[in-house]
Amino acid sequence: MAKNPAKDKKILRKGGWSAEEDEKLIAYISRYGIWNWNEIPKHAGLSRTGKSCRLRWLNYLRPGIKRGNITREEEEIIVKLHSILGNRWAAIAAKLPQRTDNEIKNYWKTRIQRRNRDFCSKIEPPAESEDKYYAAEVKPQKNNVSETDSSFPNSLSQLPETEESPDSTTYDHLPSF
DNA sequence: AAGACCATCAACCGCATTTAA
DNA sequence: CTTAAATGCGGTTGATGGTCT
Repeated sequence: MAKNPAKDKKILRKGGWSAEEDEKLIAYISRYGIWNWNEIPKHAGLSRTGKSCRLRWLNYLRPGIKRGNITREEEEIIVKLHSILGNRWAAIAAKLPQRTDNEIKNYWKTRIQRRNRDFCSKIEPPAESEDKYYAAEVKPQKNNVSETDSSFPNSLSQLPETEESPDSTTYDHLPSF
């Protein structure tokens, strides 16, 4: 033990992020970019793991991110991609550049999966009925948005062709890294 | 009105993969 | 080539707010 551990090792914070922490992380990344997640919190004055900072940035602070109010069109895309890709949330998120894998995963688990399960437990579904059920479904939520929207994409061919470039357009204000 | 229950979402954890030394 | 560190991913948990009884 060459070093004084109490001095060397700050207590790392866990749990929810404060506005002040958010500001620090945004300010640091805006100025210096992302170069090493493990080092960033030290230099940014944050008592967080690099992992925690990365997650916060990717899922919440990243510019151009859109949270909440997943549209029916987006939901349609998620359902279709999930049927193709399975639980590969990052791959699904790559097709919806403004959405994070975490959000899509949460959305799937809490809304879509539950709905499918409820449906299956109530009614014996005819083999191909899930799509019909899905299409006919109207979310029983208060903040229903555009329920009458009938402009679903009919196929994956209408998805944006953004295989691997989710955010390249949103970092304009940052240094290149 | 109040407590129980449920749904949602942010964040953590562990493991796998990739990269650098 | 090997090993360790860094990063990425998916599953899971815990806090919170809303709804139900």
